[in-house]
Amino acid sequence: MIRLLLADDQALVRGALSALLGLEPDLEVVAEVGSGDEVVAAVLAHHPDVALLDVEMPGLDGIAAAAALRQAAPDTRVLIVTTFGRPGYLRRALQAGASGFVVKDTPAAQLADAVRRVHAGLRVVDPALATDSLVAGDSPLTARETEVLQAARDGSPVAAIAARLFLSEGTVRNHLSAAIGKTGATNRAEAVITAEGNGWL
Amino acid sequence: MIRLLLADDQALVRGALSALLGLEPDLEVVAEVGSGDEVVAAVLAHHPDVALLDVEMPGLDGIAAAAALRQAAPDTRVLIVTTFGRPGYLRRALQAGASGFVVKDTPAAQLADAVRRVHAGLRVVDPALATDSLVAGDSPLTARETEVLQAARDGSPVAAIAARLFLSEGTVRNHLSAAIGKTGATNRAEAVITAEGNGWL
DNA sequence: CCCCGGCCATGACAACTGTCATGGCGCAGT
DNA sequence: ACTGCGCCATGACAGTTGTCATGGCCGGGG
Repeated sequence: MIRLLLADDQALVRGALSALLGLEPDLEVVAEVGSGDEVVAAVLAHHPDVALLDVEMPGLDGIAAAAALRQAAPDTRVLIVTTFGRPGYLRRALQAGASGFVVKDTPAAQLADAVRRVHAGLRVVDPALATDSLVAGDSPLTARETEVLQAARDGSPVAAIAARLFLSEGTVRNHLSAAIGKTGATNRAEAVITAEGNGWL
Repeated sequence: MIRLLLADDQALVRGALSALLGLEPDLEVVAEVGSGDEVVAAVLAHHPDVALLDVEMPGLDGIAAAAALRQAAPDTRVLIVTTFGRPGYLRRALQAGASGFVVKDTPAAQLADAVRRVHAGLRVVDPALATDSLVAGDSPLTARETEVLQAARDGSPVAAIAARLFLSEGTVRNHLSAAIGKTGATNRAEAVITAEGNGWL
């Protein structure tokens, strides 16, 4: 019997995945949580063999939760299940100690298998996504550039970003300019979009 | 036996929902499709009683598919199941003839009930979302303004938008300015974000 | 009929944005 | 010690954006 924990902020999806996996005779969902913050506590309480974590969650995201689990419960293996197959997500997930990475448009029949493989100590990675991750490469953005781009996501003008980050407006413009150049964009908005698409934010 | 059709582009979610609903003794999933374009054909082929449609799908979105179903198979009731509880989505879904509207963070246990209610001819609408929809009101944007804002989503400069829409740059700026004013934004990017959040695009 | 509102356009102005050159500070690697 | 690089800052310039006034064209409602 493989014991599972599910973490996904969408209750309906969480419940549905639970139903799906519950159909398998050798799988058993022992805990469900709706935010990344609850993951560690739930794992310590229920000792699942495998934790299925969504990336997009309130509080700690799935990748951060995976990293926290590596510390708190190294025996629990992590399978990331996410909507977006962004190259940067995969890379960061693996660095955080995840054993598998599955996108939500893989066929439902394959999920149970992925869980079993992860439980058996194997790595599970969508091959198409892995190659994407290779070609896209690691984020070229420095820490500050990333931070400034994040602050620019909501369309704030330079002045607001500068105030929020306690920087001068000129510095913000420089970082943005660098980010625009590195992302191949011509534009702040474009830079945000491509950085997000690559999982760099 | 209530016969169901599921439409969701994420195969894993689709399969999981199928498993969840399949647990109910009085429900039966008779068809699953992964895009809005396939909905009408699948409904005509399998005659489900209720169609569960996701809004975000390639091809026809769930709302457009609901409208198409009203024409092609008026006996099949539509329950929209979506990630985003955007006021405009709800309004447009109801106008398109949907009988119910459920957000993906409602508890899994309630979905089957929602299906039964819809099948019984009742309307199912999240009350919190309904009030949101009332306060947010209908889109204040004119057709052109909407179109221009859509074209601005990817961060294109005015010149590119003008070229794509065969308008003069000045006109595009005027429409954008109007949209910015109506959305309460100070900014093109902000205007895009709030318009999207309200389901106006 | 006349007026209002949506739509298109032009032109002008102020504000914001993106780029570049330049310089200082600190930290790592050679 | 020197070099390279990230980070912060300033100032200047050209290009883009947002606003406003103005005007023409059309269709619907009073």
